[in-house]
Amino acid sequence: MTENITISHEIAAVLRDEILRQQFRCGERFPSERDLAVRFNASRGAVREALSQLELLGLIRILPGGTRVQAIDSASIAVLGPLMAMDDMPDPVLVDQFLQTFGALTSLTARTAINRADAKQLILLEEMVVELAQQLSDFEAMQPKWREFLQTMETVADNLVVRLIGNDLKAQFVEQMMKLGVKPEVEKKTLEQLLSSLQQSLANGDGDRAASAMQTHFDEVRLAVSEAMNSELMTPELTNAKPGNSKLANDRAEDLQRETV
Amino acid sequence: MTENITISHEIAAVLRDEILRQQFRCGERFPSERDLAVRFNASRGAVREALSQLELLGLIRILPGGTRVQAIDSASIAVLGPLMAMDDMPDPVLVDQFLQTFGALTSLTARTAINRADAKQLILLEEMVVELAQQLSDFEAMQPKWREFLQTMETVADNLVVRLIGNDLKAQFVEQMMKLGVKPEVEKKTLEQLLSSLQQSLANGDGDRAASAMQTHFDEVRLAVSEAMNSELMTPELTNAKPGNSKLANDRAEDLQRETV
DNA sequence: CCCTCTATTTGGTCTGACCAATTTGGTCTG
DNA sequence: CAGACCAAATTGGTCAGACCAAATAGAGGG
Repeated sequence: MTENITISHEIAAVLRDEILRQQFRCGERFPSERDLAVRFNASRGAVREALSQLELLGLIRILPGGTRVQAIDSASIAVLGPLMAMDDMPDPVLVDQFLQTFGALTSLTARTAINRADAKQLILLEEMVVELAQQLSDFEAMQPKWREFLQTMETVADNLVVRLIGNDLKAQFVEQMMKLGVKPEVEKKTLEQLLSSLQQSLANGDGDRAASAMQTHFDEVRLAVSEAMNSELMTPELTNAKPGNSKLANDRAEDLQRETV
Repeated sequence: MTENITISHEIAAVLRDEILRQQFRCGERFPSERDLAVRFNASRGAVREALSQLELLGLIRILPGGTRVQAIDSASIAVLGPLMAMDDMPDPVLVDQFLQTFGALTSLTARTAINRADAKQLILLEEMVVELAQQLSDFEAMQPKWREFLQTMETVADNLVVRLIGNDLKAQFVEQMMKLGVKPEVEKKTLEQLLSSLQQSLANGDGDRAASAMQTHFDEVRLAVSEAMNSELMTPELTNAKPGNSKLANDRAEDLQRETV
């Protein structure tokens, strides 16, 4: 949010989406800067800024003689958000993959956090878990606490790599899901299990156990989200319910990725 | 590689490093485009392209009235490579975090791959493991096979999110480590264990087991790399053996990240 | 049909200019 | 002296037009 709407950003967004929609074949020539400038009724400078961004996203490759389109597989994570936000209903496959990944990283965070935490931090975390357990029934109220807990764990684990990945992932995904109002219904029993496991892990300083509990929990969430998306999502416009797009994750086995020019 | 050396890229690289080296405090004003143009003896256009990239990296925030520096924590993963490549010896802490993360993702990949693989793919994977086991003693020769194996698993697992993250991570890290010639000495016994676990997992279609084996293995690798870096790395220039820089991952708890302007 | 050599295209960069929004600094007022 | 206020300087956003070097495409010759 607070996005600074700029011509170059707009151009970048449009072109990005076109590429993500596979309107260009990988390796194909991209329109020249001058052409794009005409098309968008903008100056070449603006276009160049846009292309500069697309290049950083790994979507195109700018080189003298002509710009070329790259395979989506070789793009940066930053394209995930747009990829999911493109259609009004994000690809369920992608969402699931997302949750899997997020789960794995959260699991790692939990493990590291518990293994690294000092006595004080352990107590703090434990308190948070207890607090969470008390609000088990109130999903809405629990949400922020849960996030806070995750964030605290992140801080304790203090893994910059995970945090950076988390930034991109969260920024692009969580927001998207929120906007769609997807509320996965996780069974209370499952949550109870998670919290109790966490509590014990914290008590024993058993990071591995916490990791595995977190893992299990995320698998449940994945299931719940999947169901929520399948049912609840027969919302207003289901006009363009393209079943495809999932193929984004499939085809295009190997490409001319490392063609040294 | 095959990088298209451009003024704007150079400028971006220089400024990026300066920001990563904390030469600007978070939130602080960034030099104006015109000033930068003078400093780099370049045109404003070139500078703008550079800034455009830095913005996408999440390092700065361009808005009318002035550009401001952002907290590293809120940057994109793409800064990890530069962050590690800055000093001639990458921060061991960062390397470890990197391996942890990579391990978690690889672990996930293994799990998914085995759970999703069809009969044919299972056989293929198993063959690869067997082949690997036969070359246990030849580290050099094994390396490419190992990579191939991982890549095949990635393909089978078919998780776009992981793949994209992997792109960034590999591109920025593996290369860096290679260049440094860090060769972790993992005990053969450990490798044997991993391979045998993998083999059985493949036979039983037990993804969880494979995941856990992979996890264990990466923990070993982390240890080995850590040792390798501590000893072997008393190479030529140890002039600037700044023990700091690790602090990058520590300080700066919370910042003015969500200041809505 | 292949190779070679131009003419064109394309990216890379610069200069200089104008607008609108923000910042800044000083002035005026209570 | 504090605070509101206004104007000038600064800063980003964008455009137009121009030149260079490298790469491409196409015509022509072998």
